[in-house]
Amino acid sequence: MIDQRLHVLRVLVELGTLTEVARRLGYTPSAVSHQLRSLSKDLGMPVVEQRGRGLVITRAGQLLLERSQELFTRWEEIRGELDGLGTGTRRRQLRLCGFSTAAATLLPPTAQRLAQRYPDSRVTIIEAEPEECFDLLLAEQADIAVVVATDPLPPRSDARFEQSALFSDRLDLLVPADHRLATRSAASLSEAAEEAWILDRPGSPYHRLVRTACAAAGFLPEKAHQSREWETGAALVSAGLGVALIPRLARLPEGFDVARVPLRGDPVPSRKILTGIRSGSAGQPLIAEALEVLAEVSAEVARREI
Amino acid sequence: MIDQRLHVLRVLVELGTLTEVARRLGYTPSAVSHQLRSLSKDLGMPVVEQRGRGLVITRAGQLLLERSQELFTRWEEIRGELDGLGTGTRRRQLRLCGFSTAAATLLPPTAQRLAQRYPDSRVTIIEAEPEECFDLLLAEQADIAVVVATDPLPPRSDARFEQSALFSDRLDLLVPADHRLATRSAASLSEAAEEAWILDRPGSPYHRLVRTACAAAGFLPEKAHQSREWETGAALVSAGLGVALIPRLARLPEGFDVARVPLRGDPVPSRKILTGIRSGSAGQPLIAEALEVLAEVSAEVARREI
DNA sequence: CACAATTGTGCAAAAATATTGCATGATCGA
DNA sequence: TCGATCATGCAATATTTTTGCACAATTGTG
Repeated sequence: MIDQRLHVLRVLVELGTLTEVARRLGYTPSAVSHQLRSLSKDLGMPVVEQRGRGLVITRAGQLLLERSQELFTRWEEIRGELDGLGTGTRRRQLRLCGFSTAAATLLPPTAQRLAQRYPDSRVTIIEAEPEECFDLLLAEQADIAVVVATDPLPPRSDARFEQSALFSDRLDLLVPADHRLATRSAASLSEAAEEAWILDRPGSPYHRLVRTACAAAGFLPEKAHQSREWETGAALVSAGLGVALIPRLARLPEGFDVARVPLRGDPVPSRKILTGIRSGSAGQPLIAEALEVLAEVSAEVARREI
Repeated sequence: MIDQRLHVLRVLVELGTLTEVARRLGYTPSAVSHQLRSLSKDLGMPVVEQRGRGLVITRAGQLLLERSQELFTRWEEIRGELDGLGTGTRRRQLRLCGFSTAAATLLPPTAQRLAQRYPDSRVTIIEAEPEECFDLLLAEQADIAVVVATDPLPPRSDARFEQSALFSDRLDLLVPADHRLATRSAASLSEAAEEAWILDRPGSPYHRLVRTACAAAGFLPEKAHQSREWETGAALVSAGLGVALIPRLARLPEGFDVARVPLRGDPVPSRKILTGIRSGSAGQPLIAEALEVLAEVSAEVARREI
């Protein structure tokens, strides 16, 4: 309902290059270029200008975007009120996106339950990197994002989104099956201070998360190996090459000689899972319902996994 | 920037019939019909329904319009901020509309002065009935309306418009040149209580205005004749058939044997002239400037005419 | 320092949308 | 009952948007 070209400009600022916008929005670069020009023409002032081989938003474009954020938000709200009216067909399509673990653990039961309650709704799951999740929200290719709080995300105050805590995913210590801590029903993170550690790649969000958790427990983990996937990490641990921290939500394949040891501490080492939506869209019945179901599912999963 | 179809719906509510909307907006009825249908389809619920041979807005449509009024307002404000930025071409077209007297007296000097200050601006004057003026604002075919307060206007609280008092147009008593009051420098309205009165047609805004003024002076005017145009009224008065009340702003052709007698009283009999703009548009430099110039011109005219 | 990769633009052609013209059905008022 | 008014539907048409290249500018790499 808000001019499509404003939306394009918004995504441009998010993604940086016109080509990327075209890719994401399913247009050709020419089309995006033309839209921006046409917007500039209508406003009587350029909204972007060429800088090097890229585009840079002008002061006017920035002002336009800042001010029109409210338009986007209000429209989502109106959309919700309209749907809430009950008359006619409410939105029936819902697209959930989340990082891999969420997409595997939280999202399928949510989709299933929603499909039961609203047989005519079509729930889609999109697996995407946490950063990309917000791009997807903005590009209106997803309606709800489930992400890990530690990632480089838009700040909570970003007016384009509403973020809220979903639940806290506790971290377990993953040790070889014959490790001295393997049979313990719980351990403190500091007990593993002297171990060789298997971490994610330096600079990655999970790497930072683990280092932060260790720092809180009073030590710096000695990095022995790097792994990106839980499975690789488990294999390394299984081979006796070190220990690792693994979120409880992450399921491991069978057949590794490893033990998960729950951690205690205050606060308990954990990663925070958030939901994100476009500002204003919380009023749309299907989205509101989905957020509730997500919370239910999260609570159940958390209970089951303890 | 706000969806064109929302605008069409808005004008439909104002004008009542689809055909009228088409006429006003310069479309064919088919096009308007199609737009409304397409809007309904996108929202998943009908915004209008057929009732008799006309269209009636649905509950959903009403809600939509109420809520989206803020979108229209905000957009006008943003538009103004953008223009105020100075970069690029600001709005250069300005359309003033007003009822006949205003269009003849106030608007031309305003247009002239604006054209001097902003040589690249194109100022257009549209003469229209006061009621129609607001339709023109809504249909974005005029930017500023100058109307008489007494007419059946949208209430001051109508969120679609911002109205503000421009000035007070004093009413003079028009009497034959040989009338006992003709040479008086001022008179009280009650002194004409026993005269035969020349009024506008019953039910017309000006008829009501005059009756109200007389009522405030403590009498009911005895209606002798009816005239719609000032010129006709002056001719009747000139012929000795009665007296009339005429706004000072209204210029009369030469050659009538009549005298204008200023009225005193508390309050002085007068009609209030208002300006109206679309909500939010006050921030647009050209509109703001035009409102100022209008006030200047009004003040000068008022001073000159006293 | 040349070269390959990447980025945005421009323009004619193609595709998608919006609009018209006219025929039709429904309703209202005389 | 008839004529006037109103909205709709559909095929034809006009308009707008999008694509498909070819091209120019910039970056950074080997």
